[in-house]
Amino acid sequence: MTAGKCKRTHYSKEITKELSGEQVTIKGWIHEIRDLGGIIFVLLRDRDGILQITAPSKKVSPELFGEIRELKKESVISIKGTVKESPKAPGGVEIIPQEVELINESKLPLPLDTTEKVRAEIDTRLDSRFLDLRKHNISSIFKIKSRMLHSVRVFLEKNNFIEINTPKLVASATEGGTELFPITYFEREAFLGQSPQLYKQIMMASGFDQVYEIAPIFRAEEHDTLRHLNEAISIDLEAAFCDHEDVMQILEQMIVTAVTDVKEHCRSELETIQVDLQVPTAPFSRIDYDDMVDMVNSKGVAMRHGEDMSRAAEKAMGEINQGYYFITGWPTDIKPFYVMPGQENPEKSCAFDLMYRDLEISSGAMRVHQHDLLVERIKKQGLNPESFKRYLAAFEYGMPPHAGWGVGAERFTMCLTGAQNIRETVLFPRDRRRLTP
RNA sequence: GCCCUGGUGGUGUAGGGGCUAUCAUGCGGGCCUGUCGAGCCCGCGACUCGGGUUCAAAUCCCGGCCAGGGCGCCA
Repeated sequence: MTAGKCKRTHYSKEITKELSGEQVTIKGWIHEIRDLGGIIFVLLRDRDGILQITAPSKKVSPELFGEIRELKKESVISIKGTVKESPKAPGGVEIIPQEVELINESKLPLPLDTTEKVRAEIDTRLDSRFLDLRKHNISSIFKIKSRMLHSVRVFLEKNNFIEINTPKLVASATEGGTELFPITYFEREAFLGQSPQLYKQIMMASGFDQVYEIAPIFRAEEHDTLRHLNEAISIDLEAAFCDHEDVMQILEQMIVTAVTDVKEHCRSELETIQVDLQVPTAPFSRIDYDDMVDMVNSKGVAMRHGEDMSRAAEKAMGEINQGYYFITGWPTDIKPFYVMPGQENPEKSCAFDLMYRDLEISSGAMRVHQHDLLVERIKKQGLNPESFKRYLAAFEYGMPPHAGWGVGAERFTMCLTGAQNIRETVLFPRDRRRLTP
């Protein structure tokens, strides 16, 4: 087995009619073979596209013709040949082969149909994800996700945010709220991090006053829906000397920038998945929690003031609001201890959610920066301040006011790609049942 | 964790007490020099597992496992 005798000279999408007459070497997988007897068409697929190799029996040697006839679907091959302009070929160009090298054969039959004549279920697809990803409509989602993360980084760097890395192995299970995955840390119990929240706040006391982190978060909830994962990527941000309104502006600008950038740089991917991406305009509308409750009730969905949103409430809001919008002024009681209560009315907090239709893609807030108030809030939520000793220490030696948020990278990818199942936006998703591959 | 639905060739499906188990795709073989969802001919390949009812179970009943959908949970 070899990596192929000749070096690749072009990817499939680089083969245009301007190259007519030139000799090229392309490498990839056999998407399909159509053997018509006296002429064989081989469709070769690589990262970027599919290119037709045309072998007429009268134009190639009998040996080569025989070799081509023996090729099987999804085997890896290298083809050296001449570019030929042809109106009859898909895309107007094809390759007339001179040399074909079978680099590695594929086992048959395939666990799923890469040409999509027969659609496979998501469970079947995830079991053979490497094959599933050979389909361009699937790989497009990940090219878009990659571009989104790239533009998020560029945007945040331009705005003087510093990328940090916080630990994912943590000692405390006392943050409250979500279930954590317990692990063994030498002779002690530890947990996988649910969020970098406490660490990015500690960083506010370090002088790094604008930080972000893009990293996995782990939640041991037994949820089983199309929008939850047990391992996800969170885009987290924290900024000092800022309030919630300041970071909401950063957030909406980042969303607009990322959507614009994806629309511009992922044209062919968006076309492949048939998505007409709409760029939102900032500022996004701000809907007060109390008005949101009224809107939900007006849709015939029961919701009392002071409650968190049910799924039905989210759907009702999704019907009323088509694009991105904020929900602000959340009751302090249903938000975490580190959320700053409102100045005028402490019952209403400085927390916000960013929604896209019926999907929550981010939540954030101005944080409590006063040590004593924070201790009080921890106690009020039924938690023990003693377990937050190392966190609280950062608030005793000059903590500036600060605010921040976290965006679910997969949920944002759903907004960009129209994916209905969050599993579509993760290469190897981890959910209630799936731990492999 | 709760509710609903389902599990049939490699993949996607039809059927729903006794069938040679349907169709498509696939795979193997044959024909074919412009295919592009290629076409035509021949062939191959399956009832989730365990128990029960019955002369007879893929089909009905019970349980397990797995999956799909909805909800809950999600600081």
